Amino acid sequence: MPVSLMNVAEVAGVSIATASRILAGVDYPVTDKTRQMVLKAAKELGYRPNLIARSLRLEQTFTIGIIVENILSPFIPPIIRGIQERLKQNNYFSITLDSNWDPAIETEAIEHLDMRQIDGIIFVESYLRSSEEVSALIDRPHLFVHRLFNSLGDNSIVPDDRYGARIAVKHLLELGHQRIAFINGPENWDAATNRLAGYQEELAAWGIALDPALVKQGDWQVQSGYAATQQLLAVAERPTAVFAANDLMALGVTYATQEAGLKVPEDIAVVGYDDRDFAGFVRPALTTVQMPCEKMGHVAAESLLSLIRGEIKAVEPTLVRGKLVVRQSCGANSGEWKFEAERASLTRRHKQTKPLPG
Amino acid sequence: MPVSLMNVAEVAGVSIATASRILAGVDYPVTDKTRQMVLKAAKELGYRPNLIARSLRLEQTFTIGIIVENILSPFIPPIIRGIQERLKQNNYFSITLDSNWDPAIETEAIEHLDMRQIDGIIFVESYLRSSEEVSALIDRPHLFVHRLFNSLGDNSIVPDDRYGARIAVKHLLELGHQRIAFINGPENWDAATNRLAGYQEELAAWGIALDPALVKQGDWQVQSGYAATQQLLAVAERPTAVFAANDLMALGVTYATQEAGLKVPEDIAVVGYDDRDFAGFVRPALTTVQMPCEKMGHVAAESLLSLIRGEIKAVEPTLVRGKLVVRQSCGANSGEWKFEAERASLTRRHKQTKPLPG
DNA sequence: GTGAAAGCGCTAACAT
DNA sequence: ATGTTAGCGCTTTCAC
Repeated sequence: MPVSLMNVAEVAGVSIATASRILAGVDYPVTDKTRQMVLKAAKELGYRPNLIARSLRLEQTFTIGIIVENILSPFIPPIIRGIQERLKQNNYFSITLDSNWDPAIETEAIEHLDMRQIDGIIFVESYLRSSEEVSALIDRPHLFVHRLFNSLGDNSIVPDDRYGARIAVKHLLELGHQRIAFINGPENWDAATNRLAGYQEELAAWGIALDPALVKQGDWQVQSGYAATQQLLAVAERPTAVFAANDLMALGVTYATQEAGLKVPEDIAVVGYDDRDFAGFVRPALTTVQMPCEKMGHVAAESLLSLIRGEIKAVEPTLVRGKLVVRQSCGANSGEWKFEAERASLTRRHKQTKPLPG
Repeated sequence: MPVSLMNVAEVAGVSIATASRILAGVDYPVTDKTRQMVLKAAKELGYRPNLIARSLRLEQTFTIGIIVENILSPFIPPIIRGIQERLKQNNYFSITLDSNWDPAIETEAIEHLDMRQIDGIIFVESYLRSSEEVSALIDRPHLFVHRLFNSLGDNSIVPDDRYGARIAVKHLLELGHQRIAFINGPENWDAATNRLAGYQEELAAWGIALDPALVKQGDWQVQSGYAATQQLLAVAERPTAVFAANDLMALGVTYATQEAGLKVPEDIAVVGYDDRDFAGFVRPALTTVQMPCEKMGHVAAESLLSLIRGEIKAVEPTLVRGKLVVRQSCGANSGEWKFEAERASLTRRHKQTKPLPG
């Protein structure tokens, strides 16, 4: 029933070798007449090459594996998309497996991908103990995209959190704020360490002494930003701005501020981190630093392809920067605010209209 | 370099056939001694079967394709996860392609998956014109998960939006509301049609006449819920509750209400639809109807597997129900409110601690 | 109970 | 310029 190369060759009246040479798109001298016949036969028969057979023969699948920490994490889909965009440009494909933050599942995923003969792997946060442990499990090109535990090792792509924190703080300083509080994530996370460093550096660059009373630690969740802010508002000389190490805690800052009868951004300016999807449609809309997910995906895919092609031996540690997205909560925008439309929304695509389903 | 079945057979001192029979897990009479030798050899050599070769031979890949409308759409990852959970239980895997709402890309995706010899396809919203058009492109088992254009055809899994709207309205009625407004999505979307029907049915069931002045149409975005609410607040006998056909518009309802100097839920109760991730951490936290993404994924995967195994000829149209999630905006909960932690957050997994990266 | 060998569909080295 | 054929790694029929 399925059409094979042999069928095409028969119909075209040539050998399967000739048919293959023409249809596989390899540059090989063929008469124009033969080419036409083969192409015609293939088209008529609706020939679709069997990629499984091709892969077995070529010992190359043009497919990479992506192991993600958890597909429900909001950062994962844009990273996947970034990866796939670049893969597509290079006629590569991906198969995504979910480790669910579990090293045992991650190990199984690696083994499965290896059995599938994938050409390489991108880990979007690995929960194995070290890159050596990973190398022991898989003898194919691979690299890491680290968002939270982003110590800058070899073969790793990480966000430039230090830079991100600096531009956030810089923005507040430029708006005239002098007492800028910082609510960080748990200290053993690299992302928290780096964001704190950026905060400190930027203050120092402006000659502003760091007031330890203005630095609090949360757990990345709304509630912790809320609680930290209640403490900050009780500080003798109250901060006029709060930089939260993620958008969730920034929401908490807003709620605590409002509950205290103060206004955001008039009394307290707020800047978050991540640029989560809701940042554009909460009120006040959140000024925040982008987590450059798609960009990291681009870099990861390009680097892995270079690795696969043998153009490079290892990927140099790469820092990827996100921009500051200025909305309402920092006070830089005044006047009426139009809420943003959802990023990935069909209603934004005016070209497309879904016809009646059949 | 890579270990093949031949290597294992050699080391074990048996034929390839015997090694295969033992390692492929087929039930076949073998001496226990031989079995041990083969198993030992495989383990020592670190044998990993080549799934490409196996697939070619078996003409089955134990892999299905998932074509999603857009991986950045917030509903897609949980559907994928639901699908993958069930696949995993059956030793099946998936490869996900993104059509980006484009029928041309979707067609390419189908062709690619066919060439990969996948065993079936799940379409998570198809943008091709009809299921006949899809059938003409692919001769393998397939079915559809429709969220928005969810007319209930054969081989389709859709959310029960009529039911969802009914339980939302019922909840408000039980709280004593009589004038319940409804802000719907654009009328040509099946989801909007069904939610409107549910709204009407539930009101009718309670003997409450439908007041056309209380039914508005938005475009699913925050801004439209905001604008619609401004109109609703100007209605002579103002509604005491608003049911918005999605969470985004429900946010808009809240903003317009607050801007008019009224409070949610005290003056206006609000219920949304979808249970988006932010529903638990906006303030007031949104009472809303779940879009049963994971459940739809489960049903889709199970159904496709039945189709593949030939246990059924076609999937009966299936409606999947979501529950009402009661939070703050409807007024049913009073007192202090703890913000929810993010659903997919590593910080919630206390068992897991990431050791120092290597 | 075990082995030899065919063959899945394809590409490429080697003829011609 | 085209054809013949080996072989990628595996499963399974058929023989013993």
